[in-house]
Amino acid sequence: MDLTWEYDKIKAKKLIIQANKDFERIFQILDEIKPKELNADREKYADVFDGNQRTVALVNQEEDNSSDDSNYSSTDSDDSSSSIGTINDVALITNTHQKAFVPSKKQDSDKENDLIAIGSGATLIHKDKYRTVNWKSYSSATRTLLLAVFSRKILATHCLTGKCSPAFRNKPAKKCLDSKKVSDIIIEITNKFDVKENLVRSIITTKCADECKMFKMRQTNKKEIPTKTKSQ
Amino acid sequence: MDLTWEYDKIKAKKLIIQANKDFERIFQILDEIKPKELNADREKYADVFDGNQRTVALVNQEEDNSSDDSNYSSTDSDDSSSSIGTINDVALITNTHQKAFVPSKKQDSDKENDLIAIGSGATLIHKDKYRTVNWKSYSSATRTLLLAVFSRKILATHCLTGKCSPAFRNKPAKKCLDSKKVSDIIIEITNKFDVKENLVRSIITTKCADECKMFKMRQTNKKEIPTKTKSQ
DNA sequence: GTTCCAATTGGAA
DNA sequence: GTTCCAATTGGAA
Repeated sequence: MDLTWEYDKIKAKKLIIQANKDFERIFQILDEIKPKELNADREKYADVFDGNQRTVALVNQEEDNSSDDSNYSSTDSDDSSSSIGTINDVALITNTHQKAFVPSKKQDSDKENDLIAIGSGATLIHKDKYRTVNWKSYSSATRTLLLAVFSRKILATHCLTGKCSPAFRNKPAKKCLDSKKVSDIIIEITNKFDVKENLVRSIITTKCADECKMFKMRQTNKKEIPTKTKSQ
Repeated sequence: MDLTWEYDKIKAKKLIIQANKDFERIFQILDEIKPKELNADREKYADVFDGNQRTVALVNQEEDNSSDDSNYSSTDSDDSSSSIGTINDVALITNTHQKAFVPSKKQDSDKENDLIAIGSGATLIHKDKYRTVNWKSYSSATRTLLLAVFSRKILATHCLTGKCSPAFRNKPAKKCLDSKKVSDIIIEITNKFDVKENLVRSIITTKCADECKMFKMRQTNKKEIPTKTKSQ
């Protein structure tokens, strides 16, 4: 019985994640077909919305849809989340709601510096970078978020644990990535995708390794280029 | 308590199914009002969606259930509560349709030697071993199937590719596991779980590495034991 | 230009 | 007693 519930829980999360992806698709399509003159309005609204604009908007819209659509009412879900004893499971599903309550730390600076919170809300990235995230692939999304949160150099010189490889115990260990930021990336990804944390961590490990290779490659190129004429 | 949950579960499922139908309506409308030139993009996305088809299939199946039986809630509660019990759990995460299509090539030999086909049907394992497979975890299930198909020694001395590690190019490569059997294991696992092939392969790689360690450990133990009295 | 693959390792879980 | 973790590597994809 409990097991059944476990599977239903997983399935429910999957479906909800699928729903989120569908919303993303809808937003993409809407953006595509939207008359240009409306984009100005969009910007205005963006200012009005505090904090996690995109996510908040998404959740609100979801609730609006449900209440608009007859039976399917949001009061039902409210009831269930408050009444049921299995809190964790519900929390799992309604994470986005909690996210909406995270105090908005958006800076009121220029538009170009607009930030958006990911994960717990403690980690901020540029809105523009967030927009480029590919929400179809957890691997791609993780890598994009990594580049939004850390510089290439940091990624190249750090790793998940700060420990050296057990297979290369003589090689010096790289430094440890800011674990709070890593955690926020993982939270963001596992909220949006039906993927286990360890797989996200694995992607992060690989990304750091890849950036490390690229970093070294760039450094050797730098050393080699001066032998040729540097002027273009 | 359980009744509350049953009630909420049914309600949640209804909401999700309703949401899916709403999505379809939305997509239809969007397609209608979308400028033609954007359809090319849609085609591109189609590739991405193919990747998610397992999930989609799962959802569709659910919808089929509900439409087949007019009021899906009755089917659901019947299935989960009365007849199948734990088997229903498997049905929840597995794709029962695909499972049904796997040609059963069970041999009609003695009961003790009864074999069961996995994957494409070309690979046979003992029924008893098949029964011990834990269908809750793709990792555990993969490892059990590996031990059912290969001996510990083979696992210890072989690997997926037959190539040596790029990180240890001096070390001799292990032999290559029978790729047909490997393929059947992967097919069996990906039929039963919503997991990508690369993750199953990763588990196989790790299992071989683990068996290799254990094999070496056993060998060193064998060499050490004779110094003590071997009797018992 | 990046991402992904998989073999190896020692120790943690 | 096994499984899992993650750092490293070169090259394939």
